[in-house]
Amino acid sequence: MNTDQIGGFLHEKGVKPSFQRIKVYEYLMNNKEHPTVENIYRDLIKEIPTLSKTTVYNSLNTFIEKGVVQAISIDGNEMRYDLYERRHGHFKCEVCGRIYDFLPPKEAYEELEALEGFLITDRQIYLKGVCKNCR
Amino acid sequence: MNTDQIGGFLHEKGVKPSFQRIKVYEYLMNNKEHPTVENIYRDLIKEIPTLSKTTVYNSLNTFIEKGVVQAISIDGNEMRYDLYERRHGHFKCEVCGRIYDFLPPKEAYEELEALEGFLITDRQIYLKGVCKNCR
DNA sequence: TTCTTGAGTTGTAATCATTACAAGATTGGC
DNA sequence: GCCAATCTTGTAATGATTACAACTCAAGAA
Repeated sequence: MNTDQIGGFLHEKGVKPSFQRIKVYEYLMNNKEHPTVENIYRDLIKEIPTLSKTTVYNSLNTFIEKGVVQAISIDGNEMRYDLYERRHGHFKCEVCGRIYDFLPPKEAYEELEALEGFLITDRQIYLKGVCKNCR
Repeated sequence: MNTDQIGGFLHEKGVKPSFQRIKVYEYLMNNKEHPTVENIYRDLIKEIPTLSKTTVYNSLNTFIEKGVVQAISIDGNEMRYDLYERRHGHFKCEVCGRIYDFLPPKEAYEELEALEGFLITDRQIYLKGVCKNCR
């Protein structure tokens, strides 16, 4: 997706595609390592010297509201962000700190659909442990 | 469980059962609504006027290390705490803010056991939405 | 019993992510 | 081109959590 396509996509999703928002979204597209606000800010400010960290927060919160981005609160520290994709879980390695995506088996998610009388809008599956590289 | 029994249990788990720790653990036994540190502190200080909030943090972190308590980071705000029980998920109502326990179907968890080459030490399933009462 | 030592507790100060707020900039519709 | 609504920006405030150092306590040795 190029800039225009991202703009179109955001527009479709009900997000006014400002320059900053497009850049933040693009950043998430190109950086799948679950960046923090700090990560996003430090990198984007090279391109957009006037960027404010508040704008990064605002953009991300707008995205989350409109369902195009998901927030990952796998530990109690900073939030991490990821493009929204249905049905994918996160694994955090307690040694290197890296967060991996994984695709939980279909059954795991389907079983979570049914919760008597509750309306479910978001599902997160978090695993912690030690990753392949760190063992 | 009475005080002595809690003490014995903690000792078994490798936690030296101080007076404060026993009280914090007992609090979690009696308050299953996923209290915050603030909740615990505000209530326990009535019984233990010298209690420090740092002690609550210290106790909880010790418990977590020894695997007798789990931390719930379902949103980006404060941590919430719960006695450790294998295989139970948490649902947060976005309207009333309450956090419910639920028992995910056995399959959901069993499927999560297998993650090629990774050592898994903790699993959390978080759902969000609107609860029965708030719909 | 008294001493000693290590662990636990306490209070304050620091840290750090996030939000609040108000002023300035920008954009889209008329 | 103009206006109102919306975005962006920077700073200040908030609030959860940790760092740290002094103090207390419990248990074992002499």
